[in-house]
Amino acid sequence: MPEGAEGRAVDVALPLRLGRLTYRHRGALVPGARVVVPLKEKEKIALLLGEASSPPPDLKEVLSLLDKAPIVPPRLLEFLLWVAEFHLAPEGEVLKYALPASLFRQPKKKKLAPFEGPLLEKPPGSFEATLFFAEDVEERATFLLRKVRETLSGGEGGVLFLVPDRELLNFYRERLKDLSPLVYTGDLTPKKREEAWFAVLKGERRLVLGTRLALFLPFPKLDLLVVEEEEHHGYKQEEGFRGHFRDLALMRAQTEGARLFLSSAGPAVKSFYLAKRGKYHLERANPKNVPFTLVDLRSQKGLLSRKLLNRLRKVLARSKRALLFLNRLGYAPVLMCEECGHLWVCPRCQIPLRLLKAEGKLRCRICPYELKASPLCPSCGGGAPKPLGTGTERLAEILKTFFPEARAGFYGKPGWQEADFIITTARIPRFVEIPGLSLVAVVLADQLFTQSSYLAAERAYQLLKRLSLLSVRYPEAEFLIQTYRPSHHVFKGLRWGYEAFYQEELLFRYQQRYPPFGRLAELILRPAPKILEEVEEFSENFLKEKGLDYAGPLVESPRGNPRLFYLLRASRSGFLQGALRELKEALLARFGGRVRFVADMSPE
DNA sequence: AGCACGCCGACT
DNA sequence: GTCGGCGTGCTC
Repeated sequence: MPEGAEGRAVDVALPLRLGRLTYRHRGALVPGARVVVPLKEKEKIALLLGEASSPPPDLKEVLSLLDKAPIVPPRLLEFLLWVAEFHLAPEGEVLKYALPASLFRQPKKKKLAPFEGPLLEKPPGSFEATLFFAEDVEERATFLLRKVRETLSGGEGGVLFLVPDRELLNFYRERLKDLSPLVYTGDLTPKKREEAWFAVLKGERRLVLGTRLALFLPFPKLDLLVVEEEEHHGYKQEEGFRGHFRDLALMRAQTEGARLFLSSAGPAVKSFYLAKRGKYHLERANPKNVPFTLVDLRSQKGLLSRKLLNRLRKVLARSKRALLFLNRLGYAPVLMCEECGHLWVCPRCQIPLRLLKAEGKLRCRICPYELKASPLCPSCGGGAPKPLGTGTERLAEILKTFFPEARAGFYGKPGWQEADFIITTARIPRFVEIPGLSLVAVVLADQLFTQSSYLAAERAYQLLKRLSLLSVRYPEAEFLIQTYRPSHHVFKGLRWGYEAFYQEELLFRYQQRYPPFGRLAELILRPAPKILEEVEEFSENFLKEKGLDYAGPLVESPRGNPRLFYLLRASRSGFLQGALRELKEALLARFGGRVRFVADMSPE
């Protein structure tokens, strides 16, 4: 609609799980500025996106234009809209996550402060991406900090340094102290987030250290974007729109014309592949291969091999300490009746309940369901429930039988710092100090390979690598791994270097058509309970007709609210995108708002 | 976000 | 019987 006495039709978005809405607007067209609009008899603050492409009739009017200049610069707005489109998410959903909530709230007493501008946005620089691969975090820090300093002193644009978690944030906060970075994380108060937003927008702060949502800050110009530990799953967002911020960072760097550094201790196979294919420059520090002892459990009985028992004996004899890694909580993952074969399962999720002996409970590992452990079988009334498999709790019990004099503790639980044997799951910090550590033992590596994600091997490699590097920090420490599959390529990687692992893993990905050779998407549908069967039939028909390769649906119904999960696979990403978009529209046409549609374009 | 509608547990 | 809990559907 052209501008005239009636004004023009414009699209706006509110920070809600809601797509764009269209209004009539007589004022100036300032995309990225806030406007006040009527919504259901109330006044709301929204973000002006731009002119509407196909305006419906009977529009309400924009009440006023709030800001003189955009609070979201044009390139950032373009990026945000792309993020929404890419994830098949409503614009408002992305907005809600990206911008401080306080920017859309009417202050209680005083009048709302408009942003006066001016808009400082500068022309983009030239995009360039590098994968920097160094096992040692100190080595990465040195390299990355040099890049940060060079960029800050060499240009006028901003530097954004992303970390995946709190621990690494603290590490880099310390290293960057003299450059006094703006620290931006999800747990800042809305007011603090707003202050930070404007400080960046006005060019007052050029260096930001933050977690993933800092990726949306409004730099007038961005020169350098660092994604430290790009392989870390902390970059994967699982609520709201589902996205991978490593991949989003690539897109942001492209739209901003920034230099991107993906920094890694053991790259995601996908990242290394892209680097090998020339999409990124590759900078590889000298590999650090840590010697280790591999124990073949097939020739042993029980979980504690002779070798491990010997080493533990030695640890005790020399008054040293051991870290025992077992990635399984509780006493046993499965409880079964030996008389009738009854299996204790979660009534909601239909998966075996885990036995927590000390608490006297059985608990589901997916949902919060729990059950008091009873000595009798509910099925046959017999008294022979048998725990199958070994968790950390049972490991402590077994250790006690071999070493009655030793103190065993669980990492993070009271008393662990005095323990001779420290038992831990994967949740072990990077920078943990364990004085006197002389053995790091992985009790059962196989659990790492059997996790259902296609990334299982990659994650196993990364975790074992991290443990190996932990062990070298203690000069006398030995690194020992027990497994039933000693020929697994993860061990080749640990012995000969990442590349040895990568070669074989890439072959597996190729054969199974997993990324980087195919694209996966997870589709999550949440129909109203009544129409569950109808929706299931409709979506399956659709997927079949489209010729999509899919698995599912997996149906879960926590508290009677059904969710359908499908895993889709295709060789071309455009095909998946298009099909999902069509399905979304078809579902909307058929069922209206009674089905919620969520697409995860990078499921793990 | 708010506001309205709708279906299952304790009560003046 | 009803009051009201939250789950969910809608907003140009």
